Formats: sequence, structure tokens, C-alpha cells
Amino acid sequence: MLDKSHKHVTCEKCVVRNSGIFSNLSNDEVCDLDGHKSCNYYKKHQSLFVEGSYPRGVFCINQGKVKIYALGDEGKEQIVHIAKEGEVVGFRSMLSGEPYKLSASTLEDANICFVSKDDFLNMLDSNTSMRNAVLKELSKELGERAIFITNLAQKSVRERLAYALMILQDIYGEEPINLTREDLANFVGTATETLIRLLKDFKEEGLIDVQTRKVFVTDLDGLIQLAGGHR
Amino acid sequence: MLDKSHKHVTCEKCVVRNSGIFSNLSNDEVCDLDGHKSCNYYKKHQSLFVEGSYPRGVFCINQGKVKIYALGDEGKEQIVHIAKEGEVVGFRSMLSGEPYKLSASTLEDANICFVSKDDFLNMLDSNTSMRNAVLKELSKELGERAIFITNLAQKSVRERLAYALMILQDIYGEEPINLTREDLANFVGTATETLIRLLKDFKEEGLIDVQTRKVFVTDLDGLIQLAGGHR
DNA sequence: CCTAAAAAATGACGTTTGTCAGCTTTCCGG
DNA sequence: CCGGAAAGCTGACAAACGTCATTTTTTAGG
Repeated sequence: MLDKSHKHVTCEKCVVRNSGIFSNLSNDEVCDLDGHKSCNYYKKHQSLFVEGSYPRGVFCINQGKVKIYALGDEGKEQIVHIAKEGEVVGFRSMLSGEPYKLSASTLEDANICFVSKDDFLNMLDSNTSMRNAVLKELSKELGERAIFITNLAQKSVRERLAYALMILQDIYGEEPINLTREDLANFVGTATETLIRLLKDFKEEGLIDVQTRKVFVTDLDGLIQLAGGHR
Repeated sequence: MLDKSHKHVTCEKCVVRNSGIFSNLSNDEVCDLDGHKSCNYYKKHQSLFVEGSYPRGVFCINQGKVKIYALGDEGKEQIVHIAKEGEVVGFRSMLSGEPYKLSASTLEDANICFVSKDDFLNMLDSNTSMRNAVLKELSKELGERAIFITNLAQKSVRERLAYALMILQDIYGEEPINLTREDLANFVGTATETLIRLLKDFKEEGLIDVQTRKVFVTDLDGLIQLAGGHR
């Protein structure tokens, strides 16, 4: 559980500084950022932003996981990315000047800071290495999405589940993967029932271990192989 | 047919200047660019770059169409984008510092210029509006890919074909869509046979007209509706 | 600790879509 | 203009998935 009293997070000590687009700030810049940001405690299933609305700033995840998803025509979510502590989300639409193409909401209780559009863009303007980090991040994500597309188009659900579990294993690290079956299905791109059946198969094949909602990867190599080689 | 004698294209008059990342250059900068670029005539089915190799520069399409695709595990192409005259391709991997995640090759005879990595990055460094254009372009594409992913995961092949034809109609403009059935299938994300059958259906339903390889959209509204609303 | 609501699981069934094999048409270089 | 190769087309068949209906388990709030 998260310590709810720990409401104000200082940027100086935040995990966001360890990687990604805020990792190259000078001490002064971090100090400045710290003064401008606001810090919020989110409960599970709270929304950060919604498809169609206009961005007013970016979100820095200090603690907790966030799903980024699109809504299909029949209201079904397609999860495109699961962001973890240390990631900054919501800056893409801000840069393109378009309304959000995706929605974001918390998967668990979370501490998330907010930096306004103006502050963010000012930093971007004045800080070369941050700009490069943003360029790099965007390009990298484009590459990842291309792979996502190819997997969806060419692999079976079984293979895609193996691939998804690989990625989730990476995101969750030491902790077990903790998503509803529905969210997992919406990440893999399949029906919830199909996903449940496959999870059972994987368990029987010794690839994973399941404790109610929690999924433990027990044979990562097996999953990698099933997913069709590395990547 | 393309005029093969017209080998050297001046940046000043090139369609690339009308939109996208090179549209905000000053006259001096265009002149500079013109001096640094090299200009090449490509035949149909020539490769611009290949997945896995390292970028050495960017490609400006002056004339002709180019497919951008990933190779799946069994060698099947997944076409992610079809670039037309006026677009600059291949700068994403350059910015991320990774090897190409995608390959590109011409769909028809083409005039394509090349700008080296150094020259491109220098311009990016010194030109704010170009930098912003690149940021914007990358963000926009990320949004498009999210929609692509959602369509693949949630729509039927029929709906996806309608959607693909909408997009291709936009790319080909007044001209008929001119792709092999295989390329079209690899764009929609389906088997060639399935695509052929659906094209026949669409023709019988009066949505399109087919003359051997060429596809004419005759009922765009119908396609839009079939694809599941606008977007 | 209890209970209603949400999530997970299972079975039956139908349909869409991919695969394979064979055939026809179109394209293109000599 | 001819011939081989590539592209396009068709049919039969099977498997992978999605859908619907129902039951069981888990979760979370009072």
C-alpha cells in the first residue's frame, strides 16, 4: 500500500529523474520544476486524461502504474502501454497540438505530479538535452508501436499473450503481474474468455504461476520462445 | 512515367517544402540544404533502408510512393505506412539512436533525395521551427499508430479494409490506388486470399471499382461508414 | 464477518479467417 | 509479339477465436 500522508514528493528525490525525459536536468532546473509542479494522490481507477480533451500539462508518475488506452468503436479499451513509476505521460498530444488520442487511468493507488503545459514547453525550449531526450523517447515509442502492430497482424493470440507477459514482467519487475483479466485481454487484443483459457494453458504448461489475480512468470525463456524469438 | 532525365531536383521547388518538417526553412537554409543533399532516381521495388541496419541520413521523397514495413517472424511484411511525394522518411531511428525497426522500399519509380545524418542533425539543432515540426510529426504519428493498433485488435478484416481504402484514397488523391493485392493485404493485416475475396465483395456492393490492379473508390461515404465512423 | 457486486471461469456453439492446392490472367523483358 | 514468371483468383477445408449464457469465486465496503 501507498503511504497516503506522503503527499508532497520532491522532484530531487523522485524516480522520474533516473531515466527518460527529465533525467538530464541540472540541479537548478530540478529546483525550478519542483516549485512549479503540483503533486497528487490518485486512487485506483482514477482518470488522468481522456481521449478527445485537450492537454493542459504532463503527468510524472512517482509511484503506481497507469494504463494508456484507446477506446474502440464499441467502447472496448485497447491498452497501448502500461506506464510505471518514473515515466512521464501525456506529452505527445501536447506536442502535436491535437486533442488526446488516448486515455490514461491508474491501475492502482498512485502518486502522480502534474506540470503545466507552459512550464513544460518552456523547459523544452531552454533545455537542449531534454529536447533530445523527448525526441529520442518519441522515436523509440514509434518503433515499439510498429512491433505491436506487426504482432497484432501476424501472431496468434497465444503468441501475443506470451509477448505481452514478457513485457509486463519487465514492467512489474520483482512484483507479480497484477491486472484484471479484462485489462490483460485488452492489452493482448483478444476477448476476456479467450485470455482466461490461455492463461490456464500457460499455467498447465509451467510457463506461469497464478494466484487469483496475480500472475508470476516462472519460465521466461519459454515465453520468449513462444512469442517468437527475442525482440 | 517519371522523367528519368530530370535527375537533379532543386530543393527550392520541391514538394517537400510544402508540408512537414522541411516546410519552415528560410531561403538561406533551403539553399544550404540544396548544396548538401544528393538526388537519386529509384526504380520500382528498390530498397531505401532495411530493418536492423543503422541510419546514415534521411530520405526526401520528391516523386513516387514508398512503403514502410516491418518484417514478421515468418518474413511476411506488415506495411505500417505508405509515404508519398513531399514526405521525409527514415529520421525516427536516427533520432532514437537505434537501428532501423522498419524497412522502406519504393512502390513505383521515384525521385528521392538524401540528406546525411550530420547535415540533418545540424539543421535540427540550429532551427527551432524545424525542431518543433519534427516533434509535432512524431507525436502525430504516434497517435495514428495507436488508432492502427486499436483497429487491428478490434475490427474485422472487412472493416479494416474499408479503413485502409479511406487512407489510401487520401494518399493517392486523384489517381487510382495502385498496389499489388499482397501489399494491400499486408497493409490491412490479412491473408492475400481473404483480401481478394473482400475486394470482390466491395466491388459487388458498389463501394469500389476495380480495373485489374487499380482500385477506384466510388463510394467514400459508404467506406467511411463501414470502417466505423470517421476518425 | 457478511453480503452484494465485480471478476473469473467454464461450456457450447457459430463464424470469421487462414491455409493449401490448383488454375487463370496479366505483366514484362527479350 | 511471345513465353515464362509473377500476380490474381477460386474452392474446399480446418482451426482459431469470439460470443452468449451460466456458474463459481473473489473483492471490498458497511
